[in-house]
Amino acid sequence: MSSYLEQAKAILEAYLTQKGLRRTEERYKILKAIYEDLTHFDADSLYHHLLKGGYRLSRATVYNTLELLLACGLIKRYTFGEGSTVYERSLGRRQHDHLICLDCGFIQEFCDPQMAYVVEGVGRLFQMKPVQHELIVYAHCLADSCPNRRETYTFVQE
Amino acid sequence: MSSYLEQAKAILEAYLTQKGLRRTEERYKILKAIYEDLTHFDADSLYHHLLKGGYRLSRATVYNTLELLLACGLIKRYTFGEGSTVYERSLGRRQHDHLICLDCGFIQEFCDPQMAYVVEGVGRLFQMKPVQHELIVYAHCLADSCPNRRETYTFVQE
DNA sequence: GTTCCTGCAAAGAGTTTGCATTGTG
DNA sequence: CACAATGCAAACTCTTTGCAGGAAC
Repeated sequence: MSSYLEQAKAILEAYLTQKGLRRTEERYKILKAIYEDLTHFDADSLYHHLLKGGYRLSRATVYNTLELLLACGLIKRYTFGEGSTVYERSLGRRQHDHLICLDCGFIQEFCDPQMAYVVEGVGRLFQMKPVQHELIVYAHCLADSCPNRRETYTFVQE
Repeated sequence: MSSYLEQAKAILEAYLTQKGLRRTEERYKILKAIYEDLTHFDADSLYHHLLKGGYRLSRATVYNTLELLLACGLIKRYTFGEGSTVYERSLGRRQHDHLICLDCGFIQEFCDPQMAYVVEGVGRLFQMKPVQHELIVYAHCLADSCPNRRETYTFVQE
């Protein structure tokens, strides 16, 4: 059984072939970083993560590649809080929603099966076909000393 | 029984008094536009709406005032889709969520009582105190010819 | 060799900030 | 008449774009 990174590579290659696009080192490096090192990240933290790893590339390539990976379904993009954009890998992950700590920015993923009914119900009510939903719950830690460190959205444990 | 605009004015005045801030014409004009003319809007459409109404003011004032109205709870801010910021008035409106047409950008508000249970449940599970949630359902119109016009987010009927 | 992709730097959208001027209290 | 708020323009952040050089096929 192959790793998610290997599966992701296979999907990316299939997509590139189908579209007549090229296998560049940048695309593989970025995919690897996303599938091995990062959970919730933005374009800039991905860019700096690669630089820190000793790999030189430009921001434009990061943005281009994120669009590419979105197009072939290997990552998802969210917008949290005051409009900050956050990406995460999608392979091997079931649909889930996000609980965000207002004190420290900690992101907790969760999955509530009731959401499927809510989404289906609203689609039926308004004669529309839901294709996706995003639920974000903003909350405070109950512990007075919030245990979660305030960091960037990179490297958040699950 | 007074209108929501009048109630909103009263709340704004109380807030200004309490904080030692000033009653400027701009603040009242902006509040009036939000409570009388707009439903879902962004900073720029509010700015242009006021200009079209023959009232001169600067973008900086619009942004400042939106922050002020957020602070006293008279409006809410959301981020939809690719990070577009949308405001709406909050007075006289129950908690609701949004169903967004991917074809035309139409925003339908809805309210599902099940959401309260979902939010409460996730808070209990992770020992956090939820203060707010945002659910956005992205969908397609079932009618082949999407009946909703593609426009800006201003003046969306409810 | 053709075309795609990258890197760079400049442009763009949306928002914020600094500072002089205006106007409320 | 003090100091908060406005207007203006510049700055700022995040993202996109144009173009020349370089790499994949």
